[in-house]
Amino acid sequence: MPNNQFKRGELYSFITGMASTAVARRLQKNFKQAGIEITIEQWSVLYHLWKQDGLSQQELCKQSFRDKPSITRLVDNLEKLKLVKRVPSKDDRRINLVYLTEDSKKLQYETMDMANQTLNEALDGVSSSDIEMCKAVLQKVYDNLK
Amino acid sequence: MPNNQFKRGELYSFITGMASTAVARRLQKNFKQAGIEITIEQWSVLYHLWKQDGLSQQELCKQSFRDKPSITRLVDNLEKLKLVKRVPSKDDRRINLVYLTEDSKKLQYETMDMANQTLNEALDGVSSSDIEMCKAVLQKVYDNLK
DNA sequence: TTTGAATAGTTGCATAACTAACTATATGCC
DNA sequence: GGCATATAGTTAGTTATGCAACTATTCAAA
Repeated sequence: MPNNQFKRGELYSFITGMASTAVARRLQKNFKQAGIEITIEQWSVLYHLWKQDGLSQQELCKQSFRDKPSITRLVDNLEKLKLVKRVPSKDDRRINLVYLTEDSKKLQYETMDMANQTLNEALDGVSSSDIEMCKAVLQKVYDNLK
Repeated sequence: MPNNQFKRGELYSFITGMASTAVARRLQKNFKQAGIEITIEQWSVLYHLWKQDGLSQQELCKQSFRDKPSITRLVDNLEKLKLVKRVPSKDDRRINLVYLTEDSKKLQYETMDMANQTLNEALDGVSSSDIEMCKAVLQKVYDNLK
């Protein structure tokens, strides 16, 4: 039995990612209390656009670890909310470039503050070296299954 | 700035739990390849029943970190698949006790093997002390937000 | 003993996920 | 040029999640 064998009783919470789910739920709740009517999933798409505006849907798939239909619908819903705009690429007509609107640019600082605050709350009492180690393990897990 | 402040570029993957999502997806794929037609979420409910049969829906909520409507519907679907059976409690008529069927008892060893194998694959190259530390961090995060 | 609060579970509505199958455009080889 | 293949994105169907509102049963205090 390899020394990294998981004990059965610990399987479930690892698989469901209860911790990250809890963070996402809390952040969602904080958004709602502040009157910000977007979902965490929509926010996570905006997050990548704040880093770099005008990404293609395909690039959003990669960066947000989602498949194409998921991004199609998230962008659909963000477009309905007038938070992004699809612009067909001139170089390649298959490609939609997704751009922020003025409304969504305004959302950035308020929601990023809230997200940082929520994460700090979540990580209260956890040392930064433990956080680093934890992130490294999660990345390794992700890479192992790629 | 507290020493456990998250850097912005790392927010997203933590919040979405990409690692645990990847494990769940892989296990789902393995089930499918083996001709086992249940979802990971359904499996996770069975998992708790294998540990202790005859739990109430409320107890399933707590153990699987889900809310009541989610458990109601998972049990609905498991019942359609004839993998569990609701039995009203004699002591308290509000309570449904959820019992495994012969079919789902048979699923246990095959799927647990698959789950352990998938986790070992996911954790390849990660030391057991790192796994312990990682689990401790995730538990702490969960508790911080409770 | 009755009334009000708490608990167990269900239902409806909106959003999101995965798979598979589809359209449209681009690329590359003959 | 023309056809096969790859790539970008959409659509359809099923399942799952979160929230809010609901019913039914139990419990506890006036």
